[in-house]
Amino acid sequence: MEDILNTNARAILDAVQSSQKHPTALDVYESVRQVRPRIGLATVYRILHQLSAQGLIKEMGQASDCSRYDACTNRHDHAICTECGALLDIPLEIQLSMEELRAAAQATGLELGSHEVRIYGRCTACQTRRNE
Amino acid sequence: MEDILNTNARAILDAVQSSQKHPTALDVYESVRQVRPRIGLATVYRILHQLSAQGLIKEMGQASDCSRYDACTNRHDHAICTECGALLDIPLEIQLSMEELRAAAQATGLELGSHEVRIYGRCTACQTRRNE
DNA sequence: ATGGGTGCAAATCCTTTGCATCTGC
DNA sequence: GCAGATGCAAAGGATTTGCACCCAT
Repeated sequence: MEDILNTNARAILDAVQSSQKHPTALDVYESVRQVRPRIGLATVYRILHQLSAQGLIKEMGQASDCSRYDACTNRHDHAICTECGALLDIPLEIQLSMEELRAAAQATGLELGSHEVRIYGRCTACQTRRNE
Repeated sequence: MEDILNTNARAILDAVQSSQKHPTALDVYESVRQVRPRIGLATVYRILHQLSAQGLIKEMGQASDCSRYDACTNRHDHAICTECGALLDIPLEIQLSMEELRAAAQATGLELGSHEVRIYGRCTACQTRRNE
């Protein structure tokens, strides 16, 4: 089913999936460029949107300066640095009651799709930096 | 303690607090303009940053196109429309285990500040629109 | 007179769009 | 030859910055 993807799309999906972090469009662009040097940034944006519309990747609203993309489409939570905007996956599961989520969705009229927990604070790097 | 705020800051804080929704910088600008017609957009941005640095309001990463501000500084969760970017407060509390949050923070090295649950899906308006 | 706060305009950054070209069929 | 995909450059929108000015001290 993924054979729908053309060469560029495939390369971009690979780039997002192989990235250790949550790459920005520019990160993806630079990474893909090594494989397809003539690709344009606009194409990267176009294809990132398509992939996320198809659910193959997730676009996460801006935590700091610009959008980041996530290759991991199954549920997981995030830790976000309020100082530098770093975005980290939380490697363990935070329990949520499905009951409550459904109730929350109903209360707001939302047709429940996905959900996540976000924790905010200063990351290790920023803690060090501040204490200098 | 809030007397530190000058007239513009006070007007901006009021604007954010009296807004029913989560206003964008532009929303705030337009609202404040009715009281202080000569204020500039840049000043609004500058003061919004200050207020949020002081913890009097919260700046929430871009859910869709631009940053929104939240006057409610105590913990609450959000419902976000994946189609139009609407951002709604969830009027009920979703339980989270502090244990798990602390563990998550520790696992990522984050100095735990705040946290929120986000649920994503289509809002009522977008559900209607789609079914036309 | 001095310094911080402010308005205005220009600059910046991320993202999208227009359009002519290229590609595979 | 056509339709869709793409590169490039220009446009767009949000936010920031530079700078001269103004006000309160």
